[in-house]
Amino acid sequence: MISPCHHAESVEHAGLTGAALRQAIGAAETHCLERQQRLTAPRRRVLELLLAADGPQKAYDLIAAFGADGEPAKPPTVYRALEFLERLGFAHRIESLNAYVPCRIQGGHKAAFLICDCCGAAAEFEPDFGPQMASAAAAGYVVRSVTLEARGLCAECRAP
Amino acid sequence: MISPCHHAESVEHAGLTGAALRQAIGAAETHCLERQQRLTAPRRRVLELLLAADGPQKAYDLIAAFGADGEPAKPPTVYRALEFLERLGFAHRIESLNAYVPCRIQGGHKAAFLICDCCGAAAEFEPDFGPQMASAAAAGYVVRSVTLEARGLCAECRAP
DNA sequence: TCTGTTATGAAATAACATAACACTTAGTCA
DNA sequence: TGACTAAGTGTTATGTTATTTCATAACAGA
Repeated sequence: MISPCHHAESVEHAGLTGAALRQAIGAAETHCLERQQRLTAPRRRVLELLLAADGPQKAYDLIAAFGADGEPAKPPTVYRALEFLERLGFAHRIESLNAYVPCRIQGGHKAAFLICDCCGAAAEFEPDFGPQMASAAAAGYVVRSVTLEARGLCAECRAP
Repeated sequence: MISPCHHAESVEHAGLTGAALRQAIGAAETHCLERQQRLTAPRRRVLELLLAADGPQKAYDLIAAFGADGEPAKPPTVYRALEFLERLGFAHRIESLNAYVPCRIQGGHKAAFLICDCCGAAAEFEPDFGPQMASAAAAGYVVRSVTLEARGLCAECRAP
């Protein structure tokens, strides 16, 4: 989580634990098998950290938390895992925060985020890029991917 | 410009020179006066570099190019100027490139970009965030700013 | 002139990310 | 089974991007 505000306590925790966490990891495992990809130990570990976290995680948070014994990972280990997880759609990078979140919308290829500047929460939603794609087409662009990040205040932080 | 491709030559140069450049700086000066803000020397210099460039500029490009004599600026000098220029709407940061462009749409508070992964050009357009704002409102968010960056290929690079 | 405020200069360092290379493992095919 | 290949990992080092901190300068208003 990134600099939690005084509302952070009251915001429901998004991090998975116990059975829910194991179940999510299991689903990722299955998904990998289907796609002939390997959810190796470091990849699994990084996914686990993302899923268990209450908000966007910075790369160096993950690096620090990597070893169960408190031993940090080497940066490339985590960055490679993140790249893999993004490629398979298990995680997203939030550009405006330099941070990562697990994908909350299964099957969603497009992603967009509502980011609370107060509590740091990042809510993923399925965007409708209709109007923007029309603009792009009009300009002759072929769009391959779109990043949309809206900054503001979440419902909890708006009403203190 | 960021890693220009072989199409870069044929793409029309966006950078301002001579009278057009002076005119743009003059307009910024006026705009500052109206808002009781000061377009000081470093701010003016960074704006000039952005306006004269053919594409998105990295902060350290600006730092290197800052001094007329080839003397680089100190990083905070440029970062502060960029912050000012963004605040007044004279420049935008492109998150997915870690780079900056001058604002091409006068009076535009919202910004969105079509970024060509081939030639590095970044075209600004005026987005219609209707559908996304509806999603945000439904989730109880108050949105303060939105970043939209579409990556793909521009018309020139698409047709080689 | 004094004072509060805004902006700049400079040094150091923090934060974020990748290159390069040696080594290991998993798959596969003769 | 053993050689080959591709993918993945571990490690060192380095590159890139951004901020903190403290000192100083410029300006506006009392």
